[in-house]
Amino acid sequence: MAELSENAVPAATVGRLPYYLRALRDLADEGVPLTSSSELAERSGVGSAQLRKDLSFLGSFGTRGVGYDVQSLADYIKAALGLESEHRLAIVGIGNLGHALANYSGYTQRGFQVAALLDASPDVVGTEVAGIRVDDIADLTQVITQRRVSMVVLATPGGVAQGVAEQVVAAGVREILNFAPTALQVPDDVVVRSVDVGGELQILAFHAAARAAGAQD
Amino acid sequence: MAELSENAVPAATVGRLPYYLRALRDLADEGVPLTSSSELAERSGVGSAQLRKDLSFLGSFGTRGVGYDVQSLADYIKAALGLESEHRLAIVGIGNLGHALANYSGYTQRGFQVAALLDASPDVVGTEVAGIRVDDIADLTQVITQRRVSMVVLATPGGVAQGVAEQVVAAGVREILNFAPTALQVPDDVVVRSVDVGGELQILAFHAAARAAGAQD
DNA sequence: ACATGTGAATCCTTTCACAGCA
DNA sequence: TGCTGTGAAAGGATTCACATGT
Repeated sequence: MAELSENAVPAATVGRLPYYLRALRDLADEGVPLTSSSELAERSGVGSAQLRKDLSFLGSFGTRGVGYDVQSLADYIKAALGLESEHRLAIVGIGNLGHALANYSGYTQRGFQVAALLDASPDVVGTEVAGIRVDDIADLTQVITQRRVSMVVLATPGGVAQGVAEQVVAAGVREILNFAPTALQVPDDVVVRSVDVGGELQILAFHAAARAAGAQD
Repeated sequence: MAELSENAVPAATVGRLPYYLRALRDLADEGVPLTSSSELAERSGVGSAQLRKDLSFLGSFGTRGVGYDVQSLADYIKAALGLESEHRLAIVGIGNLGHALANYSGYTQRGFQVAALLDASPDVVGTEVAGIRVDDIADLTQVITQRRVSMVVLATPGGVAQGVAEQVVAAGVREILNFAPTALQVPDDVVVRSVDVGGELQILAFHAAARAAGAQD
């Protein structure tokens, strides 16, 4: 691994870039050509100093006294996120959630392409979901290789998630989005992002309880 | 505000408590009565020092030289998260994702109860999803009040999310789980957690691009 | 005059390392 | 001996405040 100037972007900043991109897209849709750190920050739900600091890690895109060009800033952020090249993904586990994710329309317009759907159940394999045939998970390695899948969305039951993840990694995938309620054990060079609906609700419950305890006083 | 011993729990710690709880449930299912900070940390995907530090904000539950009792630690964490009392939630927006969330089985076993489903489309209102009748979003305030809903899951299209959030807040809800790709503007005392699938994929794309840039060197 | 870009200060989080106790 | 619980140190992230450039 070589040290790169681009690699100096902090993780917390990377996590916010999608918000900025979304806000910029909205502004573009509204026909706004120019924006400011405070307007963009407001729409992204962060502070303006934070936004400027975040952008400073990518470079210097604004004009002092004026602001940012909406379109060109969006292009810079897209480039920083690696959204120039197409990313081909497979969804594994076509249950309720897998269905919903397959039908999610936000992929293609943003450089993501659903290249494969995989499931273990004979009832589902062979059917079409969102215009794509569901393949048997037994053929996982082959499908991933042949269709040049580089990212996998895991929507399987928790019990089998670790095993599937191992196959997926063995097939060469290095980016996984995990919806299963399991802490996946993967090699260091594999990036896993987990979305846990149950966990999010529990965090909200904590705040509800804290509020109740405070109000009692 | 009175005794803040509970309120001193850092946000980062709260965010990890659900992982610990999940790992403890797994251990209990396997019939393991006793565990250690390193075993529990391993299963939760964190470091053992971090786990011990996190638990120290809640109290002191282990036995030095021995470890933690699986069942009683789980009970303590549940209590800290406010999972003793039932939380009644409404899902707003019964599209692909709303369907999937309504059918998600992880709620009831964890103290959450789906008390209402709401949608705007005449095609959906009146149908049954997951055994619950879908009500008209026009009746939102009434439904929330009558069914004592305290949390809302927003699964609407982005365009209407802000408007719905405002109604939901006006109806007295203070905890929102937002799946719409929008930064909701809400009063300070309302807690919003956002899940953004598109954003997660973009973060993965960033790592893929960083890897590609590094390998080239 | 005005908004960006950025060092410096502050705050929060993680990690370390060991004292304390079964 | 072995593992917890916790001060202290280290490392990140956020916020401040202003110099900088248009």
